[in-house]
Amino acid sequence: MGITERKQKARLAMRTLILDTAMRLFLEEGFEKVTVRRIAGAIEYSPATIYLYFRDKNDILFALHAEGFDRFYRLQQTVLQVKDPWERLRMHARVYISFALENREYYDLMFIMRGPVEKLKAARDWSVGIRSYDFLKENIRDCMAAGYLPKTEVDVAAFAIWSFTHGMASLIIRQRCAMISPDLLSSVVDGAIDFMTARIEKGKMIGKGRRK
Amino acid sequence: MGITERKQKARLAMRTLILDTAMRLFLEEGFEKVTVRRIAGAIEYSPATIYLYFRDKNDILFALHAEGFDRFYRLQQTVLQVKDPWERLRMHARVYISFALENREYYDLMFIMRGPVEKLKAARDWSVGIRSYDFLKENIRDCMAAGYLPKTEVDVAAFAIWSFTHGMASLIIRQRCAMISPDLLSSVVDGAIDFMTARIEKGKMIGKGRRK
DNA sequence: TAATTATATGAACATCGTTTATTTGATGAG
DNA sequence: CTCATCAAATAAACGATGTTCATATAATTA
Repeated sequence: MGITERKQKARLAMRTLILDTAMRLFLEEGFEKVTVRRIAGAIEYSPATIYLYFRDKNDILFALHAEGFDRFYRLQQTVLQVKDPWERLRMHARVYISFALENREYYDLMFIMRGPVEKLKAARDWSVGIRSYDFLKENIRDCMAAGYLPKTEVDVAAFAIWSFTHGMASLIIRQRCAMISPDLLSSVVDGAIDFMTARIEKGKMIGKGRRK
Repeated sequence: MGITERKQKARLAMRTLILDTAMRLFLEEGFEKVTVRRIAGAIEYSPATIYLYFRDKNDILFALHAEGFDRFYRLQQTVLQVKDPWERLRMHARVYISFALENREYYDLMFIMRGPVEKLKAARDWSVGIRSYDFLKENIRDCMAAGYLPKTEVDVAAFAIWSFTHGMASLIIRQRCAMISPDLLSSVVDGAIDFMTARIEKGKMIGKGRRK
């Protein structure tokens, strides 16, 4: 059936056109510019048309949310270049923070905003997120195997480490760091990562010369 | 001047009436019920009246924000009962999390929401928040003095620890913990606190019997 | 060519935060 | 006591928002 196939293609093209436009508004003009009417205006369609392709606005936000996780995952994979598990975990934290700070709108959408997530029940909708989380857990397992971390429950350690990095990112993005002077902020963040990783590392006082 | 004094009192009474009502809507019916019109309706005034007492909606949110910090600070002080600095710091983390999870709307307002904070520049508007932060720093200093933590920069350590607890709280409140089964969540949180504090503690492998 | 179906839209609805012109009610002066 | 003055309260409106629905247009099928 060539005809229904073409229609499906057109339908999908329209969906991605809407998404790309929404994304562009998001990145270029920031948060509040993403309104159904503005998206429609940018592609020169009526606002009502949007609703032929997305159930509601959160449906659009969720699609961007998924796209964000995809970008995040790809960036995250670059830490695989680092062979030593411990250094890789440290790199992991730094990459996480820099993604968050250089893609604030995305990060907000993915990890902070209420909208995209609230009408979503199925676990499979989280698959892109869980993939990244599993990657972190794998890294932690490697650290445990190599003796950098004690062999505790991986889920607990992963949640703890994730919470730490997410905490920094979200405090900065949502501007709760007034007590830290802006020009010191990035060095405090680096310092915090160093502090945490140095503190977390297993049995560093014993010193069998494990580190290079 | 008895007359202007009475007027000032009436004015303040109206302000607190509005705030209390906004607060009640917040706590009883959750987030989205706090609208200027609904607040006005609840106290049986016109919406326009609200604007005689608050510049805009964020002005109201900010007042609640401040009230939240006050509650938070008072709860936080209870950790002073714990004499040992290290145990006090651990208690600090647990108290932080339980405040966040038992007062989600408040916590959201204080540490996550964009609204209350965005039109606020003056440092003194943060004073209630900074007071709590200073309290944490004091605790960390005590831990360093007692040898539980290395003597690094207090600001860095405080930011790191705060980020960790805030990270957990905000991930849970904004529902980003789909990968952790809900009935395990609280034990994972406890586990994460244990993991972090156990890992963070200075020189625990040397064991000079410092701990009781 | 006529009937059917998918696509697009204009206009409307309800709601939001906010502003302005107007009315109400209390206070002070003559 | 009456009238002018001033602050408090409001009704009505403005410009937004997300969303829906009846209608019109274009494409496909019979």
